[in-house]
Amino acid sequence: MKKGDHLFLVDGSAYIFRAYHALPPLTRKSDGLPVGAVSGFCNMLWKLVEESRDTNVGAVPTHFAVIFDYSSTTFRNELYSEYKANREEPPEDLRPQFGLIRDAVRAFDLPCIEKEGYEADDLIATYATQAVAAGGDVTIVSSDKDLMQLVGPRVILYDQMKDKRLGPDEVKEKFGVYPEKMIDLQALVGDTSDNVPGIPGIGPKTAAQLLEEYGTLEELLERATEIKQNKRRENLIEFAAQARLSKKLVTLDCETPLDTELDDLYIHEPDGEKLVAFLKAMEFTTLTRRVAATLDTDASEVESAKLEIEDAPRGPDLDAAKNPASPGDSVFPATPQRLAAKLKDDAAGQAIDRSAYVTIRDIDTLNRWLDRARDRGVMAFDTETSELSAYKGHLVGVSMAITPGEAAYVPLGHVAADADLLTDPDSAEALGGQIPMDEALVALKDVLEDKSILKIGQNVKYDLLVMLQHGIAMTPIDDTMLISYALDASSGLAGHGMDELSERFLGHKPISYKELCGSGRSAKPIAAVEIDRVTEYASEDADVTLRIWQVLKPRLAAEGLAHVYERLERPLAPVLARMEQRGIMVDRQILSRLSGNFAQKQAALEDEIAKMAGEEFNPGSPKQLGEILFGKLGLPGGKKTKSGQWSTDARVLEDLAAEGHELPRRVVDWRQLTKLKGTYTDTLPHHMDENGRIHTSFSMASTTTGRLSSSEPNLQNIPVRTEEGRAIRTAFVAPKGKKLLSADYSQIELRILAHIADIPQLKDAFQNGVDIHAMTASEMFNVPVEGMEPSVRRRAKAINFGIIYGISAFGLANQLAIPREEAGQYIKRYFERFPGIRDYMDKTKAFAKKHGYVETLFGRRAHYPDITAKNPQIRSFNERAAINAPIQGTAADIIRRAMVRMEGALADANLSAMMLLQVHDELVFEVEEDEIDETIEVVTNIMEAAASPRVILSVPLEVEAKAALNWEEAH
DNA sequence: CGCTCCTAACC
DNA sequence: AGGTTAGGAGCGA
Repeated sequence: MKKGDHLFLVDGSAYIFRAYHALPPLTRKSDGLPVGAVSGFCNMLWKLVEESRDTNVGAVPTHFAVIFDYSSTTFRNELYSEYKANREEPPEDLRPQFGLIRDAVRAFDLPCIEKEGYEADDLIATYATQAVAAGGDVTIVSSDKDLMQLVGPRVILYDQMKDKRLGPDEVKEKFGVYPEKMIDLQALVGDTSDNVPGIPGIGPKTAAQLLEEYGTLEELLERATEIKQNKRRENLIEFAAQARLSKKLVTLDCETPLDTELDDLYIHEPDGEKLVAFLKAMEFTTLTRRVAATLDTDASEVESAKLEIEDAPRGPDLDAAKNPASPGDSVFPATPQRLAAKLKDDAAGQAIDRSAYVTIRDIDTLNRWLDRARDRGVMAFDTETSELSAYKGHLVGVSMAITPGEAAYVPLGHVAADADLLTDPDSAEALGGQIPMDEALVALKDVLEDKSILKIGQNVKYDLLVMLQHGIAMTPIDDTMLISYALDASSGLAGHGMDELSERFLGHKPISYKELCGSGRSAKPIAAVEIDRVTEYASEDADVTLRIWQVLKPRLAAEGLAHVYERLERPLAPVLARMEQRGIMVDRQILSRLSGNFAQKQAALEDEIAKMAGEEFNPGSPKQLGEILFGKLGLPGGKKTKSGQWSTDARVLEDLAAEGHELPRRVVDWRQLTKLKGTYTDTLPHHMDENGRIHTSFSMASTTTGRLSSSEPNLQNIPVRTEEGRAIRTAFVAPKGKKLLSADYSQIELRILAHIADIPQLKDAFQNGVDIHAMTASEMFNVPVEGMEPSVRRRAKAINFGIIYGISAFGLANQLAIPREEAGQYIKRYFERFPGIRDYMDKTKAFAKKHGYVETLFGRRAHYPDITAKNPQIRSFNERAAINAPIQGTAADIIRRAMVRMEGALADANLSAMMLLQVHDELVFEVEEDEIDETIEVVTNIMEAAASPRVILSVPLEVEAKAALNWEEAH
């Protein structure tokens, strides 16, 4: 080797893994031999050979070698036994390909270098050092950061897949230090994948900054006491030895004894026939053709090479979930519980490697992946959209995972980061290409609607809605969020978001949306984030979803919750997606008129309030209001809030008003108007689409009891109580020719209580259509129902509701504004008249304490682990919640069942009514005027029969339904 | 800018 | 008193 020569060193081992992960492992030869990695490897190598023949591109190699790791143990293991200890065995379908890849290199007529006890990196370091000493230049084909330390004026690193060349300046840009200091930087940072310890709490940024300041690792460690940050200083001192060890581990050996001399790497023209023979044997038709053309070889004249395979190939491995415990495993005999436990352990043990994820930029690759999904019959699927709202968001890309770790992202709607395509034409180029949206959707539709392929999502309603906007109706589906919710709905910290599930069940923290896109002012749309980063984020989401599914799905059957999931959760997702997509029509003019009206009254009240207070202040500030009322004006203050402030809630102000104080009365009125205006009349128009419709988002997994919730906007708390509030409901309308139909269950929770607690008087009353609160009052206070005072009935009503809420004397006293002793008396009498109620409460509490959860009539569980808390406040709270949950939850289950059946029933009756909203015990539909009567009939029947046949209630369910031009009149 | 507190709308 | 979501004030980084 001499001056002007150029050595190419290919990091073969890294190449293999990248090739393996870049291609769907399904790639097999006709005899079933897996050859995906070989194929990828040959393609990359050929591309490199072709490129280096092209004098226009850059360096032309005079010397060339492909270098492999020989074995996993090296001299580094003697220094540190844990080195690379957590490396996983290579996948089984990759193992037989290692030998073939070395054959491939020989077929290319390139030196194939490896040496026992040394890593490929050490050999690369040695050759590179020698080449530079001889005056040559070096290109190392790899993207491994461990090789950065070799970069110098004459040595560059070439990342072929990203087509990037790294010299000293690029290393500095990427890591903040020049290559000379890379070793020190790595020693500080460590490397989790290789088990190089480094120093805790120091990442690449901090390390670069410290090296900038102190020069070298040694200097830094010696002067560690000067560091200001407490934790950082302590760690540098405590883990100094660890950093020195790390340095030895990451330092490459430039003096590896070589079996092949540098000069023997001299390049020569590949032997066309030999290479073509090999490629033909591997059945790489496209590559064979290309190589034959370039090397001027007639492929038809060449016979396939004979190959020796060192390790037997095997068929496609099965999902852990499909291939449960077998004899010999510790989980045998395979109870569902043991299976679930094993799956969890397995999942937690599998590392997640984001660098293995693939970006799919052409239709052929996409089709290969989709074929993989067809082969497996299962895929995890996720969509990325321009906004967080599924209805408004535009598709930016989709990701999928076929098996754990085998995941890819398909960018579809990305834009150049800094978006000025005119002045910066390269930025469009830098995107690297995307499959045209329509073309990709056609391919995706076939799989997403294929009944034989299960699509697993996390919060799949979101993806259903996004795809629905593109005319794709995904089916069948599974949803990890809903599975988790069915298994673990609880009031505590446990949420069902993907990041939480991943940390809980996989022990892995995925990239958060915030990390990807930033937040607040610096947030950028996901479509403008670099595709490589989105690939990691989105593929990881699909990958993690698939892994979570493998852990959680078997638990459903194991824990007896399959019915809840399959009948109450999963089938509701598409129903809700369609409801959200339809939206409800709102009359903008009505809202705007109301806003104006409210504003006038509000202003008038503000004037009065200021006059009465003697000064201007913000009545919207409880703090300021408290100071005025209880400080300046010296009114008697009642309640205090948690933080010790005077309470100024409506109750307190109304009590003051009742004593003749005008100011609090005005503030109550002002507050109401402000609320109606700020939350409804001013805000709802912002949520309207171009057709005047509002699309809420229903959350299926945010309550403990099984109720839905609604947000953005919340359409489950549209005012109804006061006249002014009800006016807002008149703005919810039906389009011309249609009406809104509202159907609501009458007293459903009390009916369920009557059934569950088995209270004869309550059951009779419901069976005979008697006024339930009047009946209760009559029993409690020994007065006839006829001619009963309204206040007596009101008290009984409050008690009935209190019972459902897990009554306490404190709460009832508050509600009725009576002394606690009196409330206690009421409760006592109630229990005497309806002893079954007390039984129910005691039994429910005992059950919850024993099991940690309670159940609805349909088997849905709500968990209350804190019900055994020492703190009586916390314990009592959990007891009340546990008493309420079966009642509220059963009602929620019943309306869910009605909703799941509703669309089919309407279709069977040839009715075009569309279900739009659910408000806990009410369903709202949009109905053609000439179909109203029939629709009421169907809707009422479905709702009233919704508990059957699973649960036969001993009280009838009654539904009131009415249609009108707007929601206020229909209700 | 993001969090907590307070209040209030619904069933 | 059970289950929610939302908006404004106020506070601290």
